[in-house]
Amino acid sequence: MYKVSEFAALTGFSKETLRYYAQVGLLEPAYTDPNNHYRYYDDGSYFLALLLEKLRSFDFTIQEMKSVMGDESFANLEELLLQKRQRMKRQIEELQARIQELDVFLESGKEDES
Amino acid sequence: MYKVSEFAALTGFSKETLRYYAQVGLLEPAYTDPNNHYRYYDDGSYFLALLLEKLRSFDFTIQEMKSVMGDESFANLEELLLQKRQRMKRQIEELQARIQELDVFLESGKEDES
DNA sequence: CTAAACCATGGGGTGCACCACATAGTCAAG
DNA sequence: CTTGACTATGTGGTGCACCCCATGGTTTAG
Repeated sequence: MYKVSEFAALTGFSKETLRYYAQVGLLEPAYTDPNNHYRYYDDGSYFLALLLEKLRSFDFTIQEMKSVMGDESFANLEELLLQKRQRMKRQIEELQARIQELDVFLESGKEDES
Repeated sequence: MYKVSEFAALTGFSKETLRYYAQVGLLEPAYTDPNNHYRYYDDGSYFLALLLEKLRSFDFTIQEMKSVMGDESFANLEELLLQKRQRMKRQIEELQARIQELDVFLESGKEDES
């Protein structure tokens, strides 16, 4: 059982981030002392934290991470990752479309000059 | 000279947006009555508003739009648009890199199962 | 037992690009 | 001149993902 500062050092998450994640139900402490409300994390929490770091590096939002953490078995992990992949591809397509429009605008500017 | 509501109808910007743009110095009224502080826009403002709508459709941020509106001659308009284009391409590349990492992670998951 | 180190809570603040609302002043039509 | 339509100002709120701080309770080492 680690307390926040230990666990923060262990995972790289700040204490505030850990509190926030507990609040929003993303990463709940393994145990909370009912007397002083101290939050304690264990090795299970550590495993989850590693996954969260991974997801965060992929730019998952909190909501997206929650959907991943939602099914404890992680049976749908691959499916959810693939969905995220799809959303990212769509983002790329939108950016490309906007670049296209920008190019059209740039072209029209050149014609006006000639 | 148009007052806000007129100009809002004309441009499609809401009154609040116009007030906001005036505040941040993005689109200042052509004239402001010193007595009642009423903001008046003219046809020059209208031209600028058209450009702003265009830029907004390209997902320019306020800061980026300000840099465009900064040089009144628009001598560097094309240059600034090209810079934005570059930033968008970089965004795409970042997304693609993240997709790559995601794919690596997905692959490693498959290996573990076998 | 005491002092330093730790902890939780609540609240405010960040940046972005606005929206909404209450209040109060002002203008324009009849 | 009155009334309804318009206006400005200030303030607060939105969503995201946190950070920071003051306050006060708790734990732990010596």
